Amino acid sequence: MRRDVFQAIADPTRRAIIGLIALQAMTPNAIAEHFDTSRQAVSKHLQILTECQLVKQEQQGREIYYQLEVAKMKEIDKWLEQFRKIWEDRFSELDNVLSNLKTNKP
Amino acid sequence: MRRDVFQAIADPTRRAIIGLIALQAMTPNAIAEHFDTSRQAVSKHLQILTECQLVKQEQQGREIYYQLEVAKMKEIDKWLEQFRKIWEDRFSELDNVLSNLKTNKP
DNA sequence: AAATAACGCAACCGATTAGTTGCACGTATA
DNA sequence: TATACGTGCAACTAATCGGTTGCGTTATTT
Repeated sequence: MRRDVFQAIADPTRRAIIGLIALQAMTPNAIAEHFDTSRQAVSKHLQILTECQLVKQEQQGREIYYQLEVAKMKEIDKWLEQFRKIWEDRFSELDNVLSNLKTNKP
Repeated sequence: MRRDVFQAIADPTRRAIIGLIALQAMTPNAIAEHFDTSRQAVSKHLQILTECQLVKQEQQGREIYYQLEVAKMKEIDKWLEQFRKIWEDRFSELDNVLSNLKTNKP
């Protein structure tokens, strides 16, 4: 199965997990407590997130801590880049229109 | 069906369509020519993109031009915001480490 | 007016998804 | 050493996805 970052963040539960572990690493059990779903389901989500390297594991005894690989999130940011230019252009156009209206005032 | 922006951009074909119509509006037929898939399939993608307001239509005779609603893309950007803070912090931390190494050089 | 073009919509289909339950395996604890 | 805990993995299931084909509608062309 080919996984990419965009498919990974498509699921709302997965986005919630990402938000949870963004600041501090957590175990699957701890994560599952935040949702009304089984630990196994969370485990599956973590597996998918791992497959596209959005998450890294760190074993600590019998517990496994999962942490967000923040750098990987930049991939989404990178894709957005092209559109950011466009929407900034749109707004600067608007700015121009507005300032023209201003300066052309009698 | 509840659609959200994240599910919309999960599909690679859909991302390609978004990229195509970002700069200029296009008809379903014109879009379909860029992919090896049927017009109807493209039409379905456009429907999904419309459902979550990532795209707007403009009828012109018997043709319908689809254009990207760039502003809606900001929703993704907005979600990324929280993580952008984190990854910038990570990098400024790294910067600190590096500059400390520098200044502590004999 | 008849033929053609551009399109949306519905029905169908195989593949994938997110979830469940049940188990096996290593690690801590008594 | 026996028991409980934390976890991953496999099998199963209902729902959804992305695609196709066929058809109806509206607008242009001849």
